[in-house]
Amino acid sequence: MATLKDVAREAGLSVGTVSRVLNNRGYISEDTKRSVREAMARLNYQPNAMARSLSKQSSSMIGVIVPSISHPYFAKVLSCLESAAREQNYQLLLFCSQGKVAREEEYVRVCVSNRVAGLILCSGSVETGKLRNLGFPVVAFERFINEADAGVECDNYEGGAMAARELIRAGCRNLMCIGGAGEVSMPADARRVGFLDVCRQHPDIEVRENICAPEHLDDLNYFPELRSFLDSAPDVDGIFAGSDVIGMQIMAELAKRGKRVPQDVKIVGYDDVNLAQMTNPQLTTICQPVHEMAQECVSIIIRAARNESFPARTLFHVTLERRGTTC
Amino acid sequence: MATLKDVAREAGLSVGTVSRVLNNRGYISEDTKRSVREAMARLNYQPNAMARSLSKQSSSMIGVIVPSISHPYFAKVLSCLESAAREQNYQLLLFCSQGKVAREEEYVRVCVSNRVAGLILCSGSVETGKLRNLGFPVVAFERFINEADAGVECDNYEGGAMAARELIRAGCRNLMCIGGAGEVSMPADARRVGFLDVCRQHPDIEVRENICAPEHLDDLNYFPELRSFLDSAPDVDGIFAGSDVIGMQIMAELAKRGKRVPQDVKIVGYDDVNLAQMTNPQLTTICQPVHEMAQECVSIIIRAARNESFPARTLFHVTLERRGTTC
DNA sequence: CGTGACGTGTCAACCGGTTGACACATAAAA
DNA sequence: TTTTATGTGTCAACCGGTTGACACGTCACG
Repeated sequence: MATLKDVAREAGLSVGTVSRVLNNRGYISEDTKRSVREAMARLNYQPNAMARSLSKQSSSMIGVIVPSISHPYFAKVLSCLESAAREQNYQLLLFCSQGKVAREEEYVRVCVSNRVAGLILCSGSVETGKLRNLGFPVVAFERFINEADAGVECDNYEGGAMAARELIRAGCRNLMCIGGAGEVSMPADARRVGFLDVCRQHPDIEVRENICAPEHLDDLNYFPELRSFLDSAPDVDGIFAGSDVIGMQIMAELAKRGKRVPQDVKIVGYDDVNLAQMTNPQLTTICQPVHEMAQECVSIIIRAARNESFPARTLFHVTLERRGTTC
Repeated sequence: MATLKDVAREAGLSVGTVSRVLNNRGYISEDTKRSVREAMARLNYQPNAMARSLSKQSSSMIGVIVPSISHPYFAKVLSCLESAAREQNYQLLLFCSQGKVAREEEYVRVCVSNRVAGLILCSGSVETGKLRNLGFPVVAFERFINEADAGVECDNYEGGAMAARELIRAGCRNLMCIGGAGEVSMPADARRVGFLDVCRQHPDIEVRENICAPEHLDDLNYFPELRSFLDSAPDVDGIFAGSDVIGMQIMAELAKRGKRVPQDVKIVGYDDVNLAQMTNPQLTTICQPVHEMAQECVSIIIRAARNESFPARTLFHVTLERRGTTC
């Protein structure tokens, strides 16, 4: 593996000059720049990022902790984070906590060890000061984390409210809200509140609420719970699902029971993941601007690295994607 | 951020001794070990992984390049790779190429820069010697890559054959094989060959084959193509889909056409991703032992780092998961 | 009493870069 | 003519660790 020294020798220059070319410091003639570039090409030189980070005291890696990778929502989030990071020449160090606090703490330590530029937490129950004074900013993605340096969220209350309005608009009178995993004290909990608030404004609307166990964020099998929810309310005609995965499983379960969607039951999901368009009918859902949210996370980390100020909390709007399950 | 020096001062020992404790070298008394550990705890010390990698000339990061993160198959692969890496105290550096060769090459350069311990390629069209002499092993995951140092694959031929046998067993006579994206010269192409070989052994079986465009690996919208495939063969009664995503979209399209699954048309998918169990009926599919494959990839990289030998090619068995679409 | 196995310390070199100080050119501008 | 901007080189220190050489103890064992 070629080093700076090799490049300098090859180009007939000093190490200092070559480093100047690489970092664009001081005065360098075009001729010199060219001969350095040619030497680098001949030797197939790639600067050692670790050595550079070490001496610059800053790295271009961003740690990301998600509770699950194969959950379509987090896959979507990761995908957007990767592209946002890439645009800024940052890399992603990926960790999956499976919702286990011990793992999260372990991963936070690994991030500290690797002196990442920042940490994006999409999973989070780490507590008791373990996120303070890490040497880099911690950004909470769709989570409430007191100790985080910044939070990037969506207007979940409005999302829930939109879902309620959509179901009511479509003629539903007997609603059910099925919360996603571990929503209590999470931003997603606001969805439920927004949904119920709108329902209460309509005296002729009946509404039930149910919440699924948090472990399903990982195993993605909501069926047993959904069956009991549906059993408990055979007359329901509109369902707000806390995620598209839940929405999709409701559709499968309703089909098995001979109920037609949207004629007998209408459904609104949440997240607008790709599978929302793979069902028949396609799933109406609330869409977060995940791409912009991801860019904001990366931007916050970069600003922090430059000692610039950044917002403590950023709230994005959500939108309704009206599809076949509410038409 | 505390350094080794700080720990040494805090413990009243020399830097050398502390380093010995950390690396378990030479003679160290239990008393010393304890006082070092206590000092580290007091200072909340985390060794600088970059400095360590730099001087040890080896890192604990593994680069992974996938064509798409939100494709359920790659999300599953990533999930397994993350857990396999974690078991061995390695970290994942995540890259998404979107099938673009330029990006793959860029990412390979970034991996070289970061002196990763190894690179796992789930995406791959990089060519012309760009993968040779990188300084670390390149492992191809379900890809044919000549320049890779190792390949980890599944018996795709057998997978295709199993799918054909399953459809025939279930009584289908008019089969169709719909290949996933960019299968030509990829291991997944063998699925098609295995499927067709079995079909040809049955003179009473009719079979058509179709292949989807490779860009759909990223956008996941196979509908337009699927519609034309189905239009071209209204009498088809058994379909082998190159992936569960394709299988699921076929189910949605058939439902729209009033065809019943499995009564009118039976379907076998591929990959056994989580959504295969979210449809109604659930999707029969061919399952790869992705977890074992991921562990093998990581194991190869670790063996290479230790200068141990490793297999150039590892082939895993696949299994049939019989579910509702073929019953 | 000599000889190892222990246990610890000092010191310096090294990994591959970055950075600042300083020297020494040459050429153009004041 | 002096000043200033430009271009390049040398040198050393530093980032935060690892590692080997070597010294100097204290034991226990033969």
